[in-house]
Amino acid sequence: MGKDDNFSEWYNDIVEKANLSDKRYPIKGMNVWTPYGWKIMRYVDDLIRKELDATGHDEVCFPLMIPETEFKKEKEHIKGFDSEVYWVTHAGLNELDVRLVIRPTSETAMYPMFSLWVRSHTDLPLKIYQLVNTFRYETKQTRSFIRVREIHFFESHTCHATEKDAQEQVEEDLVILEKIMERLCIPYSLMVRTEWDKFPGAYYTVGLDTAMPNGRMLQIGSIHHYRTNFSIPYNITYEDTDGEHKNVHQTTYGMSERLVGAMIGVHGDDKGLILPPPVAPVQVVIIPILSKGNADAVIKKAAAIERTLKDSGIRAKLDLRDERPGSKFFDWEIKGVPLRLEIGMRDIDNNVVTFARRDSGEKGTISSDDIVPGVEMILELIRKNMYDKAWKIQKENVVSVDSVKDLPERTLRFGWCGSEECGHRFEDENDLKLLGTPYIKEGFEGKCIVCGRHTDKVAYASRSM
RNA sequence: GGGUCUGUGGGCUAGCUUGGUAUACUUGCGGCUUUGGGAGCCGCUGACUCCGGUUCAAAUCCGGACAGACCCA
Repeated sequence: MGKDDNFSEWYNDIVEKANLSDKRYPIKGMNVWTPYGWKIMRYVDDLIRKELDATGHDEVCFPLMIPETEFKKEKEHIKGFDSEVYWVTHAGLNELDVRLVIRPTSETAMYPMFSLWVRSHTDLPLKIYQLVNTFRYETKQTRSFIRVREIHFFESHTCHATEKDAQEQVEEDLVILEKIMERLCIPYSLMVRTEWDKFPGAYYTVGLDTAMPNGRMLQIGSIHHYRTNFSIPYNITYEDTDGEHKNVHQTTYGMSERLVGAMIGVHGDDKGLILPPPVAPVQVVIIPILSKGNADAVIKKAAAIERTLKDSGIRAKLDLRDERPGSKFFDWEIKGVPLRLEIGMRDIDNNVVTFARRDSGEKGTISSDDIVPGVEMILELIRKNMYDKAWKIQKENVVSVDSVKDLPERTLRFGWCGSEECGHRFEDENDLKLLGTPYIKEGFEGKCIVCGRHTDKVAYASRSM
């Protein structure tokens, strides 16, 4: 099952063994969130809510269905989604005159309403978000959390008076991103997507990519600047201080359950998941080590420690199942619990608890008197270690190349003249996807990897997941 | 988009070539026993993806649907 020699198999195996999702639901790409997986997702969602709320976004919830007439207002957008939307064509026994789209994303649901909501410059900026499921008829191979047909995601949509204000929103989104990612311990790169790969209807798209152990990049989210591309067809205007009516400038931002997929892929090992403490449903598992005659005393002590940790807001769980300790260790390791505490007579006699870290395997003892600060400190060390380690891998995955001979299975960095022709040729001939050009400019002097012309542009590419 | 393969208790699997009685392990449940890295024993529950065809008889052969795995574009 090795993670490094067969990532794909390892991933599926881990998802099943850790019981994150049940793939047996009889529709391709629509899996059941089981309690453990859903708890993780919920903690991720909580983090997202917290950061968006803190930056003045308001949560809303729009209907799932969109009338065909609204859906078709922005031409590029339809072209991009036409082949992958689900349609509702009937209601009861009646065929509908206006068919309904099951949202693949919510621009076309929200923007007719934005047009009503925004009237004055004082209504701006409008910053809203929702956490919902969306549907896309994915024809490629599906995979839990990574390629699904029912997508659980957050989408934030903003309207601004000027392009500059919208650009500042993109910058704010990046700050939000950093705060979320340091909790999830997921590294990422920011790439401005190529013209042919940007979001349908966008002015530009920033793709957020995380390297998987097989060298491929997983897109975990995106930020789009729309300019007035949607506000014109949807007629979203405001009356400015000068009395003129102007179209708003818009942005969107979204990330999905791929964050869970990324956490699995980035952190897991051959023993199972390793969950970042901030989103682990069980942060600390307590295993009592019983033997004849002392069971009562050990259980009593273990329960007291569980109580103390829980009272301090730490998600602790005492495992009292009638299993042998070794068996419990394996179980919780598969499930990725970041910290394990063991309590036996030996520990009680020494007034300590034994701990074992999931990320490093390191073992030691904590004084029973300092159990809360001790556990909090170790959890934070684990989080930090996981984040640092992940960033190191993300950076090491990038290889600079200057010719198309012997391209390694990594993320490639090279010169690109920027022409669509060279871009397509590079993708087609090497079976790679251009991730784009760095959002944060990198100094570069060299030649286009395809045509050889001198260029100061640098591009990245990898095989996609 | 094109192709290859697969579908048997909750999980994994034998049986399919050559049609007739469905196997092991595991999980689950009950009991005994044990506990510092996957203990052991006894008992029990539980399955041939669906629809159609061939046949006296289909898990097995044929067709289709659905679902899954992989490869290529």
